[in-house]
Amino acid sequence: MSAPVYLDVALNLPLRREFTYALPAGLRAEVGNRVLVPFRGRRMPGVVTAVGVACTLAPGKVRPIERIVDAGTVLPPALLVLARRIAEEYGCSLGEALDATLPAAAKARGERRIPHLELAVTFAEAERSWLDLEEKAQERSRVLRAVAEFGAPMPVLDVRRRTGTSDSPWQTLVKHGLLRRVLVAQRGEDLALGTGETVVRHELNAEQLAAADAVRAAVAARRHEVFLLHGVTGSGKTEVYLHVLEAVRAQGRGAIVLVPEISLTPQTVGRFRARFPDVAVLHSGLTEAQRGQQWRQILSGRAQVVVGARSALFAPLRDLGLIVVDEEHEGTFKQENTPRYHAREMAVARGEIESAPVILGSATPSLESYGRARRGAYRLLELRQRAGAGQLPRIVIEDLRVAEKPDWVNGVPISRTLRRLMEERMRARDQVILFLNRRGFAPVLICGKCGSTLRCERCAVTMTYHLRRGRLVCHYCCAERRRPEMCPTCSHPRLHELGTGTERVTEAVKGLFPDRIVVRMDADTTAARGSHEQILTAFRKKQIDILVGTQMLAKGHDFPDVTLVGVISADTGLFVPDYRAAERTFQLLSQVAGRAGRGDKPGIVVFQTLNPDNYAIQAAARLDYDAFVRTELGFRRDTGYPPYSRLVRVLFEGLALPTVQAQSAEVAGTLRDLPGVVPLGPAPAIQERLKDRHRMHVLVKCATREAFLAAMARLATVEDRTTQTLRVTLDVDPGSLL
DNA sequence: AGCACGCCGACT
DNA sequence: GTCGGCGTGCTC
Repeated sequence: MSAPVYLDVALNLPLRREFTYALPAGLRAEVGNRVLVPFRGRRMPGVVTAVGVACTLAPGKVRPIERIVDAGTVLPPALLVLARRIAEEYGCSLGEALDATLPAAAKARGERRIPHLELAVTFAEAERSWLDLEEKAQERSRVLRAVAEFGAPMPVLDVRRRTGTSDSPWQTLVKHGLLRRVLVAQRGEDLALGTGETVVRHELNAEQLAAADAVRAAVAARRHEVFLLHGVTGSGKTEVYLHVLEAVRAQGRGAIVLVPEISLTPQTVGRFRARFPDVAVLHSGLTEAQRGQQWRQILSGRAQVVVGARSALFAPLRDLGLIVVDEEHEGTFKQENTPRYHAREMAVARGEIESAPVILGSATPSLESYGRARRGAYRLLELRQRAGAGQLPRIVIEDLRVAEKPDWVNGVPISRTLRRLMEERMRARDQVILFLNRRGFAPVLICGKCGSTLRCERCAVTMTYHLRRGRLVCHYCCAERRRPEMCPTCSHPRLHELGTGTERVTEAVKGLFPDRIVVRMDADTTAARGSHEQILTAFRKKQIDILVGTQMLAKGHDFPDVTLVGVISADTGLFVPDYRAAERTFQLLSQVAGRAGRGDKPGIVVFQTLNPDNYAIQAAARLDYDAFVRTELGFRRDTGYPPYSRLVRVLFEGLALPTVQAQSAEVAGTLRDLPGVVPLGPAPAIQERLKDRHRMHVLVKCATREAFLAAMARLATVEDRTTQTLRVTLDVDPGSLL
């Protein structure tokens, strides 16, 4: 009879330590095994992090593990190291970090069935009910309407997100027999290769070849090195990835290609599948069974190239030869809930752990990556020429400050230049995209007499006027109210619509071109299932002449007959109090500009602005990344923002302002004596009140790695300050300061 | 996180 | 007198 063996097990709980369990005689366990353990009277999944540890617990306290799950599919050691790194870097528990690295199938058993809501009555009856509920039960009314308009069973999570409500409104609706809760098996969309996809292997031009050679040398040497591939739109970055991947595959090694969720289309995947037979795809549309299957395929070595969004970073490849992060500047690589890791940063970490080179590719690299390239930590590879025949668009800046009366069309600034170009395009039967990153008709209703604005009662923001609905909507909490007849403050009858949203632009353009098809594409017109694709398809088929939309049409799609893109206001977002406002504006404008003239016809882009001299707008108009980055880096250096520091945000949210103030002040105080650490605030968050909750944050600038680690040590337990009345969140390298 | 324990305020 | 909101502590 030998001495009992003890294991350390990490659990997916916000507890920053592991728990010791006994291994029952006859069972064998190794580090990386997934196990089920008894915990507080319930069974919990966990991961073995150490075997053969000493047990210092009272003998009666330690319990045996229940069983080993899925033996044979052990988490590779590199991923355990990566999880440790995430826990340390982002201040979460090891168990939480490990949870992100595992496919859902390994955690739960069986096919997942997702709760959906569908109408239990006819659409007409539902409509009657939601109108009836509008006054007395606003949230229920919104929920009912959202489900009815979706036109199919709608996932409960989406219902909640779209309506900004909790569970109780829909539960009541179910109780009253208006909605039905149904379980729908998660549909596994297969991102199979699009049929008829012709795949040409392009020869590389000199620049591409130089870039590919540099990375291939690192691949051959099994050397970790980070390459920042800066290539203008159309310069053929993907072709470079593909050529390097060939070298990786020729060595019999595997690779991960991370793309933003939005780019993960059949076309994208098709490009990789056509060149490599063993591509696995990991994305959120897979069922858990499918994801588990992909995971095992990768683990067994049958799939060696993994293409996917954020979580594909954790693909359990045996011999990793390369990681590619495409569109590395995209904010969606930052996970917005625990573990709040940045996939780009952790891709670099994984490359380091596994001695694999990493390519970060972008037309507009993040300042963080570019800063490191400048410091020599990353190697900069530039593609300055367009690879194919496509030409760069011509970009004009229209100064709205000189715009006089005739340039305003029903309250929408449409300069003479833009109007003339639109008329030309309409005559030539070309298509036009108008871009404005703001939904609704007007963001503000203001009283013509006392100047007060209509604000959301629960959030510290103005409510946006939506014309079609005749209602005011809070864009943060989704609350709605009817447009009042008169000013609620002074009873003056005239309320002015201030500012412009996509709805107002659409109305104005319809007025200008009454015989043309003008369609709006934003979150409001794409609520119904499939409507997003419907609009894009109709546009591609030229059933739409002018498409007016938000951000959602800035990315990816190629429309060969679009020869004019007008940005109604390039200034939206330029002056939000976020240190990245200029960077975001530059990236967005660059991306929007890329929508024009993708075919063989030359394109024109018009940026309308009240700030024609602003460096971000100027640089975007000249397609001059270098100029932008030079100026922006100067500002960042002067103010000590990233990449010249590391930012940590501690957010405090609660109903009682004094508690929020006191707690945030106390936390800021604990950081004041650390060298290289500058706690800013506490200050009200940009959204200082949301759903009645007061929000304050402390932004911590950390000048060095040492300062960052010291600050994180102090902040290790801040989230434990969370109570029922106060929520505290720690966010390292925050993606947004809202 | 989730659950028990135990503390004070306001109700049948 | 109790019910219950809410802070505190603990989990192998």
